[in-house]
Amino acid sequence: MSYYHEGVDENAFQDNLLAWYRENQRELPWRINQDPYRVWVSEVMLQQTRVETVIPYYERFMEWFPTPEDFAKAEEEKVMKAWEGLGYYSRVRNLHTAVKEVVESYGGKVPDNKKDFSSLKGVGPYTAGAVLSIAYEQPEPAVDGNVMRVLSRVLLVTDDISKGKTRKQFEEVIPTLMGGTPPSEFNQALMELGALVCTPKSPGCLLCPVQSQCEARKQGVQQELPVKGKKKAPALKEMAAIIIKDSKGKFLIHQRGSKGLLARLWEFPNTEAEATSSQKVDLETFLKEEYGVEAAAGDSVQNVQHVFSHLVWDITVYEGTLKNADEIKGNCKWVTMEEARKLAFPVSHQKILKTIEEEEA
DNA sequence: AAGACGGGGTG
DNA sequence: CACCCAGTCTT
Repeated sequence: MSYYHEGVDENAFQDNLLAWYRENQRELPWRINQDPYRVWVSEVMLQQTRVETVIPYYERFMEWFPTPEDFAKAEEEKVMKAWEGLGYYSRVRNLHTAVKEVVESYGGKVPDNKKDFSSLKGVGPYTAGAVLSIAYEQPEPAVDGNVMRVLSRVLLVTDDISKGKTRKQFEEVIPTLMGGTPPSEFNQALMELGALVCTPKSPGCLLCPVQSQCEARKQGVQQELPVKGKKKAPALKEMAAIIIKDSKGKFLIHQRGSKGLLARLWEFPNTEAEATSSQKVDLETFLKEEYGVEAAAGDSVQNVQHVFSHLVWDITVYEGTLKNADEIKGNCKWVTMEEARKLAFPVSHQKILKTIEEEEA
């Protein structure tokens, strides 16, 4: 790694950073204490997710599941509902598995050593370092995107931060930079600086407490850092979905499998089908073969465009007429709107749910 | 080492 | 529209 570590005055860096953090840190619900469970939940929610988005989810999660024991015994439906709309749903399935293990194998106490804590589902190098430092005051690095951006500028690191190797190099530099400062404050200060001042587009160098320790600032290249490889464009998937109601006004929904995209979430029956081909016939064949449901696809009533990080769904939604569902199979069920509201749907299918709700109103 | 895995906010 | 966000797991 090419960095100018020897060029940075560590004592001045620590003093300036911590003084700034003590004055400028935000009041956040997971900062009211250092309870390891609360810190852990916040760190998982915050993965790839903005603070403002997380706050309401976090508050509700802590109302529903105040302790590891409460969460461990929760039903899967409620666990998924707690995460509905947050994305990256494997986070909550892994967290549930991990907290159950904490209750069963560690007496409900979150492990305070790296080996045990890191072995839990969904706990990677960042989360391990964050919880051990923030909740247990251990001098572990917690290197996230904010920290890499700040340090790539302060230390003038030009390596690609999307590479795993680069993150490890930053982790090796942290102990020296952290020195004898309180680990919880130091790590959070670095992240807070990245979130509030040392931002991606136009960093607020004039307001920055460590601008005189920043190599990129000295050379005027802060805008060019960090270096990050480009992502490829998401692939397009054309889908057809259908709304089918039975004689009692209940509609048919399906639960996705336990692996892959949107695992364990509920959805309207749908299949990949190019809009140029006959989507209606594809849908009818799919329903009969996969769910044992005979129905006729009628007019299209809605079009849903949904963008994921790696693909785009273009869903044409049809209205269906039920003919026969005596031999229903697959993970399907008929639900009322009230029942559906207790289940977790991906945002793309919440849009379809909304259409039905408006029709019924 | 690269790709899968969500959703929303920003310039 | 492109990029980013308190990353981890699988292949």
